[in-house]
Amino acid sequence: MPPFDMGRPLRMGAVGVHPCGACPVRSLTVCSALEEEELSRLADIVQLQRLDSHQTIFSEGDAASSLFNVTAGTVKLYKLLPDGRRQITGFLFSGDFLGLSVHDRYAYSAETVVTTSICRFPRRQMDTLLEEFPKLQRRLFSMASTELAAAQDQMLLLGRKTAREKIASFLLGLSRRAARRGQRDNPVQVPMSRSDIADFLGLTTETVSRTFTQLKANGVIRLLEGSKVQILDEGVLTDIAEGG
Amino acid sequence: MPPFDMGRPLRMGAVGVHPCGACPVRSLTVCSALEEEELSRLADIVQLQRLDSHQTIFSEGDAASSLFNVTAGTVKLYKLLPDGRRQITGFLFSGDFLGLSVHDRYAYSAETVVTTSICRFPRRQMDTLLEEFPKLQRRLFSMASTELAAAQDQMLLLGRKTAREKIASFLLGLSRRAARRGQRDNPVQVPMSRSDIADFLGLTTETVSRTFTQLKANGVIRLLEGSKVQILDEGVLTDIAEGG
DNA sequence: CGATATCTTGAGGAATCTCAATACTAGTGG
DNA sequence: CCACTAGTATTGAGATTCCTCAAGATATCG
Repeated sequence: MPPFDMGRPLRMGAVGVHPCGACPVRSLTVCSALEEEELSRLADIVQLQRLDSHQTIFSEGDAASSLFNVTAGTVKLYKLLPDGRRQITGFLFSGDFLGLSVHDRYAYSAETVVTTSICRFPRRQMDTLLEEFPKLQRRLFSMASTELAAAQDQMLLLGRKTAREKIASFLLGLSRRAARRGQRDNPVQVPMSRSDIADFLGLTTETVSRTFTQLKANGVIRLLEGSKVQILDEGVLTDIAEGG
Repeated sequence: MPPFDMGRPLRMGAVGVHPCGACPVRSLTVCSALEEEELSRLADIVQLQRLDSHQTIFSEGDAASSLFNVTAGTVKLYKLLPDGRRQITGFLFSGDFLGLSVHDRYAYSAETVVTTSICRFPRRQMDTLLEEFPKLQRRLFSMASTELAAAQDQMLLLGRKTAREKIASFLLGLSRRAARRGQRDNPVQVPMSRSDIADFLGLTTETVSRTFTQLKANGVIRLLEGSKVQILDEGVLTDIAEGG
């Protein structure tokens, strides 16, 4: 069954005013590269989609038929080992894109964490626009470079940081990204489960939980209602994250 | 004989052949995107360099003034924590490029592992060529995408694989990349130290050494002279790498 | 308000790390 | 050509972090 059964795609180009022009997260996305006029070309091929939480967007190995932009919500990307061990390679929020592929196959699976809105760009048509608008191509390249840098940070975290340092880095990362999106950075929303956090940081849920408790006991953070975390001492948290 | 005599760019007008035209690893590199004519434009800005082993190419935080292509040898990329803990984020061989940056700073350090030849492209001039040759831009993007996929594989390895699985994956990866370069894939050259391998796999040198010994005892590999490793049973090694 | 999933806490165990000693290798100078 | 040195690799023993298994607490959702 196709992964897109759950939402109803709206083709927006047909409607008078295209949605991209009014997109609240445009400046964060790949679309920020384009002017009003070019933007309408994107709008012609985009499909907006609203997905419930825990819905698969695509799976590792699927034919990479689309690129996506997250406009609201949270998405996780992950890879699996044959025995079920899972590594979450990234969490995506509004403004982030996904769907880059090698050899026309997705190299990872993508799933919503909470109710999420995405823009879907069919790959073939997107390729045409990329040729037509070098600015778009450069913007995509720039975002891929940023992602690559983030991946290298995450390798440092996975290979060399302790559980405590991992959790501290994770919380700071969430907080900083929220700030960049213009969202509240403290207390910071932590929409994903302990199990997702564990699979992102190379830990178990139990260790994640214990480490949160420990940081709480140390007066560095507070766990609030609605899966929010308040950072009580950002300096200390930063020191912890860096191994201080 | 090394592919090029190093020191300064060769003039191509005089002989009618520029160094890029004769580059033995061109098909592997970013340069494969270009035709003879365009290639000469690249050749105009390239500087060839030959470096001894354990030489720094650039350091994390340096102004990102150049892009590089490895044409021979081995390079390691790494990040450090303030207390000296190190994560090697990748090893590069002939054909691989390095030097992508975010905010005009290198996000990692680069150092030769053995005697190595590189092509250096000043960033400003490279940017001009990228605008002029969209093919080059696309090729760079494609290579960055491939690198991103490799980074995700490495995250899975770092976060979720055992020491044994890590070493098996590492050896298979080296072997496959050697094959892609048209080099001998079995026995495979392992030019980096145990300590480098450890910092790449998120282990200690002792654990790397013990795991090699263990795989040897199991009859899966043999350690040969000249830092080569013979894979005796690729099927078994693959199974181990995947957690089988 | 009860059912179910998620989260937290506890106790014991295992993989890997740390510290230490020994063996090997490659390069250097006699 | 060999002996010496310095670096690198291997092996060993004990420590430690994190994991596994298990139970209880809390939150979420119909």
